[in-house]
Amino acid sequence: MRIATFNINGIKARAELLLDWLSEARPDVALLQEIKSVDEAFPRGPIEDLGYNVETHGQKGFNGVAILSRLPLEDVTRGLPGDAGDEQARWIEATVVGTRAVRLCGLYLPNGNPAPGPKFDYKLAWMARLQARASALLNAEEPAVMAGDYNVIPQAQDAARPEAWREDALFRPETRAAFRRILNLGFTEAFRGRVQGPGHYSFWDYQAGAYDRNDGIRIDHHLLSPQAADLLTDCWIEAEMRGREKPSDHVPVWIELDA
DNA sequence: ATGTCGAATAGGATTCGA
Repeated sequence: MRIATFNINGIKARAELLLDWLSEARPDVALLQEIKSVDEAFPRGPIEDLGYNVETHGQKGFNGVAILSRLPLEDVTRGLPGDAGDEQARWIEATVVGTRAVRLCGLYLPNGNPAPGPKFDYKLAWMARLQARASALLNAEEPAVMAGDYNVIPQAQDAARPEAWREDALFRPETRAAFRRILNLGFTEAFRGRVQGPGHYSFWDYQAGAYDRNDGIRIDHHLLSPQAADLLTDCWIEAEMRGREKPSDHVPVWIELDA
């Protein structure tokens, strides 16, 4: 089972790119972030025509997540537990059954800038709720994948110019500590389970020719429960997608599970 | 702040968020 996470930065602006990519790359599951669309406006028809089941959790203008799957999706839930008053669409879950059942969680973690400030407080509070959900998933002792745009640069080696991000909400010590608290529960960050060393990025800013200079950061991740980590056979970043016409500022990051 | 982009509002340029 090949699962890709992809922040598409607007489904209206990126529908053609998404359809081309689905046709060519044929992920079994695609977890999308920043669809920036209400559910009713999501182009589910053309995606279904390519053989995908579609589940969305959108809102007007910003945020929004979706799961596309060639296999049926079961037990779909929307919204990260822990704050009934949180109206931002950043979390969706579903179970997909291949040779094994896998619980899939698609997430768009808050950016948190400027930091410090209320947006950074929201980011850290959201990460605390994520930790609680992660802990509950561990207790189930089943394969679970939490994948998406984490807006977290885990280590200095995950940025081309780490010093430029030192004060940023994506790299501040509080952010990285909150990320490690989730890993320390027993989750495996799939890419670092497979690839070592610097120079691997999943996001390049549109400004200042960041992609041409390879001035990137690695912020799109798959976190695996122990039972999912047992099934991990590969993980890679589809960096070439950043060089296409009218690209997203993020690229797909893939895992392959023996499931 | 920026060698930028997408969406909303409004019916073009401005604002927000990233």
